[in-house]
Amino acid sequence: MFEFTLKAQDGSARAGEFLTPHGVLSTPVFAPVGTQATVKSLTPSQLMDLDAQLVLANTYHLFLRPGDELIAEMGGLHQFMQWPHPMLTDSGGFQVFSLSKIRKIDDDGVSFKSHIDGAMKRLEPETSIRIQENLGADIIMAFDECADPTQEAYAREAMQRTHAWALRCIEAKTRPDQALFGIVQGGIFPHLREESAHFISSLNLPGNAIGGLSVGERKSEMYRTIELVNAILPSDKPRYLMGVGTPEDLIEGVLRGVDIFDCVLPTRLARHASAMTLDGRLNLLNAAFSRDPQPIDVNCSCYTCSHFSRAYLRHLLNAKEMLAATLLSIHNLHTLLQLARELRLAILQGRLQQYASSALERLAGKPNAGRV
RNA sequence: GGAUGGUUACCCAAGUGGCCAACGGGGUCUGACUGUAAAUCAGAUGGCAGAAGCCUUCGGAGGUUCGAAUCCUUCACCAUCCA
Repeated sequence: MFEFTLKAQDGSARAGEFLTPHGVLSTPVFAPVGTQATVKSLTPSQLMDLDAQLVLANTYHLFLRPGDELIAEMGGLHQFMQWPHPMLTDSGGFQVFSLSKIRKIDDDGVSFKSHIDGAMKRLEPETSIRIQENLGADIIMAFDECADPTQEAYAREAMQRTHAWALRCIEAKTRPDQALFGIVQGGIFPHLREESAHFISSLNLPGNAIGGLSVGERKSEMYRTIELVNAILPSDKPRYLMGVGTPEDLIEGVLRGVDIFDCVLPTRLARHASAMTLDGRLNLLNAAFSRDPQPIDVNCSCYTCSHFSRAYLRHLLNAKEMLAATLLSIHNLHTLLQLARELRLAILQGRLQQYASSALERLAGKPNAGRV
């Protein structure tokens, strides 16, 4: 169980296979995010049509509602949401960052004021593991503290707590059919990241993650940090870059040895009218598309692009029809899933540098390009 | 034919002498979004500049006033009621 096999390497990049109780992950892999036990606007069958391999769900949100015990009673997360393939649960560590206004941290854990009803809720390493065991994902995450990456004193403190909590997570874990991944923190500070990468590596967990990135730091700092951390993390274990999500970041991450990614970006952008392409983003609400008969991307083979015009999608968005979110989510996820597959193929065929540099060149200077 | 109420920017609508280029919605336009408090959020929306500023507006015309979307006269149109 949880065997990681490297099939090929190209520079620092790797193509691998990670065996889990619910199937094999072919890496590099991108995981759509389904925070509340659903990838917003999509059915599991639509996700399967997209060949999504891994879906992420969230400890904090499911703990609050409907409750991890209820999900356990209903047969676990896979059964509950009818996703038969591998799943990963985040520990709630990201909510320490994203809900920073309504929480209080101490060395033992974090107290949250529920964003749903205001009730005080407590998350500690042991609680997070207990909840994740009730949920039953294949990969579970250590409870960490995701901090503002640019303040050194705080980054150090958060890193130290993350390390202490990782040990407690290991201690608390009981289920053998779940792989616990540790999380490297340390902000944008090389010495902290090095220290953290060494510590997390020493725990000898079945996989390791890089957290605390793409939360406001510069791109160059993020790439440098990935590089530095991956030079230390063991190469025979999967490396998971948490919360990363643009096409260029996927490419840059893979080039630096990342195997697993997840991000809300494709599905969130979809609901906000943005289409992701390998030539930049399109805001489909722009008036310029009102009579545009073309698909989002003529080179895209997704269901949305093979059936619908930009004009139709713009109409759906404009009319606030639910189908807009679905069709754009299908397209955006397809873009990232397909990119991950192409990166894997390029690694297997030993032509990653060439593939990556031409793709990055296409994207250069237009991370959010409005028009194509 | 008479009475009353009404006519404000793309639409609805507030404003009843100076703080009004004019509240607030809607619509429209533009932007943002990276381990989801996000089908969300932000800005713009008379014209020209687009910092300051200048010009043209509140059904039409005329008037009162230092000053009018706001007061008066008149015309047009709309609504309701009475003949």
